[in-house]
Amino acid sequence: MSVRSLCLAILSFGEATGYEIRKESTTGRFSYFEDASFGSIYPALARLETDGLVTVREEHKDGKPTRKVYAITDAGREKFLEDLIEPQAPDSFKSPFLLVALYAEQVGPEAISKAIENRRIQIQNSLDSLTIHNTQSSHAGSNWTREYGIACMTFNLNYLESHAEALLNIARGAHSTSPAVAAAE
Amino acid sequence: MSVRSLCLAILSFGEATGYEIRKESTTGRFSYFEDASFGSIYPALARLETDGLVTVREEHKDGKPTRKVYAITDAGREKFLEDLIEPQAPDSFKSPFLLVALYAEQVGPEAISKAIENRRIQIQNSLDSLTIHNTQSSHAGSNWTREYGIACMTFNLNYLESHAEALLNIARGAHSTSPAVAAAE
DNA sequence: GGACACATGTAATCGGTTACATGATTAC
DNA sequence: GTAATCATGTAACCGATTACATGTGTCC
Repeated sequence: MSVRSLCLAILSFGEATGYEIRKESTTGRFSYFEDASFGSIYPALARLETDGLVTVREEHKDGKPTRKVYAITDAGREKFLEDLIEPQAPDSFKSPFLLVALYAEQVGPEAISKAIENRRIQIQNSLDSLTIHNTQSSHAGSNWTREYGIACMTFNLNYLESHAEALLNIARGAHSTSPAVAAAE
Repeated sequence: MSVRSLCLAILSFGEATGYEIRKESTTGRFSYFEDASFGSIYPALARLETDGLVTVREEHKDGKPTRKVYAITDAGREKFLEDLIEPQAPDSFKSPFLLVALYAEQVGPEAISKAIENRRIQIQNSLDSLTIHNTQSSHAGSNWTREYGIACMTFNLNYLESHAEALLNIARGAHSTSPAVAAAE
């Protein structure tokens, strides 16, 4: 999914500024589709406008910086649905945590312990932002996907907590940190 | 994670050619870390060699194309562990499937039905390649991560199957495909 | 007085993909 | 005979990140 499509996806829920689109993409409902930075969003919006897929309106409020509020057009909606339906790329799960876990014996118990804790906090944060922010909205698709996300993350967290000790033992197994143990071998 | 690190990660399990590294990265144990293409792997290996992090050995077998077998050096191992321990990027789950689901009402029941089926097959395939290929290896880290992957994917598959109907109903709700229903409204 | 949220944009750079170029072997 | 697998590599291109540049309002 490109930043272009991401903008259309977010705008199809309502008007937004570049700044807001970025926030939606890093936290909130769109976090599991794409992360985008300002450097990619602003040029993308500009191009979408010249292509007639979105419109802009400048908002001047006294004392506040000028906002450029974008809105999707009919052509934009059509283009977005096209992109959506065409052959789906497979879902992907990229896990730096599992990579560290794979090398548990090499990195040792301290690093593993830190990695597990980081991962726990990550999942907890995602979970919090999914639960707190809108328990039951009127949009059915949002509810379904949110519940899916919550279910998977909750499972993930429980699994991690109940198997953390096993991973720590693997890390402790080969990589002795204590000189006494090393001497005894 | 860069392709460079990916190569070191795979080579730290044993020698391999560029071709084999690519296979490992798209299927098998390393599939949830990074996908890499030839166009990035070969240059990465060349640079790793000039940096002294890997060594090459050319294998000429009669009738077979020349293979360049790469092996990691001590400096390579060190560098890899360094990269591994330093502040972890968060895990990310990118889901084109959930994106379609979010717009269930717009895309309609046929597209949703197809998307669900695709996703089911995807999960099943990943699950198969994790279970079949090495039930219990001697490497503890591999076992732990494999079991983690299997657990999460199994949960995912079950959840998907038990909530597919609800999603289909959302898709049917707004987007009536039958003219009779449309007329009755 | 400083940090943080709001707000937009550009330029240098980089990492990676795609397509191209080549060629042998094996299985159907 | 043709498709698939093995095998390596380059060049054009592209999309996105990072850092830079600028400025206001608000809260502590």
